Amino acid sequence: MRAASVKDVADRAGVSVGTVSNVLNNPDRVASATRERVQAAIAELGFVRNDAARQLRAGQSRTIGLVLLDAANPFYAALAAGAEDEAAQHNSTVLLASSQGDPRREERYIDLFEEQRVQGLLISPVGDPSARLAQLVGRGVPTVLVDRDAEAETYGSASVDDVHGGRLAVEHLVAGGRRRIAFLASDPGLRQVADRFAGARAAAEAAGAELEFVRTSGMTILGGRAAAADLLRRETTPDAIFCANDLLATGVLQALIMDGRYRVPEDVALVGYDDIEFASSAIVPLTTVRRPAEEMGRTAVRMLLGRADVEHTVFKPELVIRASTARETGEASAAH
Amino acid sequence: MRAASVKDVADRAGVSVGTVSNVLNNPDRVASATRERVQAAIAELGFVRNDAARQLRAGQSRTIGLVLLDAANPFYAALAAGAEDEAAQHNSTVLLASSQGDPRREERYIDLFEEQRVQGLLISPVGDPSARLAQLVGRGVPTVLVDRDAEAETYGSASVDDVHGGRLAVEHLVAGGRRRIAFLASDPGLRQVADRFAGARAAAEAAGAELEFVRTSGMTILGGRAAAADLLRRETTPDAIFCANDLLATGVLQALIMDGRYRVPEDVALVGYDDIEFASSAIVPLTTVRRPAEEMGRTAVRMLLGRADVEHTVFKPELVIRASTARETGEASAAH
DNA sequence: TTGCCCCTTTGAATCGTTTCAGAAATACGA
DNA sequence: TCGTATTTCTGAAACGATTCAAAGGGGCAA
Repeated sequence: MRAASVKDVADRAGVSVGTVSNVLNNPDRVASATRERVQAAIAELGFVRNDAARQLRAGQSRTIGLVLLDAANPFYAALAAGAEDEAAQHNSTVLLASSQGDPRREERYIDLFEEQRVQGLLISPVGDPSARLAQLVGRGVPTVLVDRDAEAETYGSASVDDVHGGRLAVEHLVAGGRRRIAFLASDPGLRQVADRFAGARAAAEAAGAELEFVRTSGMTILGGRAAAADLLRRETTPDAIFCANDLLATGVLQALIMDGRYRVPEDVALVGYDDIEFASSAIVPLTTVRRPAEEMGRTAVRMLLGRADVEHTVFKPELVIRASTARETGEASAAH
Repeated sequence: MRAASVKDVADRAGVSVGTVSNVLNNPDRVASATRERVQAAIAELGFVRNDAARQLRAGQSRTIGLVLLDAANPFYAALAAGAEDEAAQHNSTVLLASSQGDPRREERYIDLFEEQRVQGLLISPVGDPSARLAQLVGRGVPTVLVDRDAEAETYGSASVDDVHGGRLAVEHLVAGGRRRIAFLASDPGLRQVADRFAGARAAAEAAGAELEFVRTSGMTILGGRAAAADLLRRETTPDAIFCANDLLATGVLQALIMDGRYRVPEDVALVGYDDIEFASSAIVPLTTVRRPAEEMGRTAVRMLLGRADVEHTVFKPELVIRASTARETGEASAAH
């Protein structure tokens, strides 16, 4: 049995297709008696509007595409939740796609969304915004980069002042008397990493503290754990570790606890980045640089729909101080 | 400027629209010289196929809708990754939507996907499969429940034998000499929870061990931590805790460590469920009941596309033994 | 009764693709 | 050279919604 169409509904209700369409889209233009009759017919036939046909004629969809670097990362998950929420308020819907850091997959999803003529595209690109993306914008698809600032005028963007974030973290550490600081991240070439490190370096230099870039195998818990284990094998260990995200910091914390020789925060202070949900519930609650993930998602959607008047929104990160950098705590220590 | 259509491409290349369509869909039916001419025209005009029109005519899309309970839960994230992968191999694409446990949101997404005439729907429903879902199936939309077995013949399903999983966990605990076991979960009314508990109880009774259902506020780290803190305030504490998922177990572990009086696993053994990525990297690596998240996602997609000949696939969970239930370990203990 | 206005309803045209029956071109054997 | 297969190409019809100019009909004042 073929799915019911407006034509079927119209026949059943004894009206024309135009009227059915109006019941669907402009209910107040239809006399209430007619409207009810049509609605009854819709219910009886189990009519479901064919979105393809609607879109073909209307020329625009009510769907926003969101391509994420990694849907499993709590930060991006939160960002997506914010975007969905905001979109819902504007009667749009967000469809998620996870590129898993794979450029080909990213491209597949961009293609798909463009063919679907989405209202707009939100994307945290794998590498530098690709030619494919520029093309998209050239064809008039509203595009907003999230968690990435756009150099050019090409894209809108909703990002965070990561230089400031890096500075905040290290200023806090030196204010607590720390002098030998390790900065942990995977690839110094990544924009976000580079910015955070630049801010950190500025603060360290201003205070005359040491700052060393320590490379990890990935921005994950395991990466943090492995890098920290290496660090602890040295003769002189840092008295503070600043991680480029909370997953890394979680791994470092685990390595410190397993090692057992150093207390957090007494012997080593630890700062993360993002303030993901798990940061506050770590064994030693993590001091971290908070980025407003949900708000970033919301804003990006608002920009896309043209309700925000700025082309680039840059959020100020803020320092959230917790036990992992406290100066005098017996309780919050992880080892004895 | 209007986006280029097949008509435009056809004019430019000096062929008919039918030929352009063939270049797009049946390239081998077109002479190579012609094909190249058309492809050149496509590139010059920046033609992008309008998916709405294609779908309208073809009647089917190449998109699979996946509605998840909580995209932020690593288990579901992994399941989604598996589904995406499998779909890609069949030239389909998965679009994710997160219901966040909200039935209205779930319904919105079901509506959207039905209007989009998706190839099929994968869903981990919020409550019991709703009337809305039955309707969907009645209209011929292939639907597969994930992480939920389907009683009726209505839906396909890819699930796990949770009774068996519960039994495995408790059998392991009693074999290790544990006698007072607490089972932690949020809502005993949830199917998954009920099954796991039933299996646990069977094993406990067979061994003559005590088993108590302890209710948590939610299936999260915080929920586990709070419930464990309560438990530790009692006079007699359990010598083993079995959690309905790894997030709960992580929370319990944290509470035990902060409390400091009990060692894991010497004084209290701990078992989780799911084997999420973080389980092996917890402070005390977690013994847990592994569910093949990725494989479940893959299988669900395969069933949807009719490549699997079974209507219901039930996976056997397996026990992964790690330090949190070891019998003789000095090293892996969390407190000293 | 007539004329005018406003509220409803109508239905053909339209969006951009795919499909498919048949035309055109080409190849090939006799 | 002719007839027949085979390959390639054509273009109108169809998919199912929305749109919009125009028609229908009721109410009301003159």
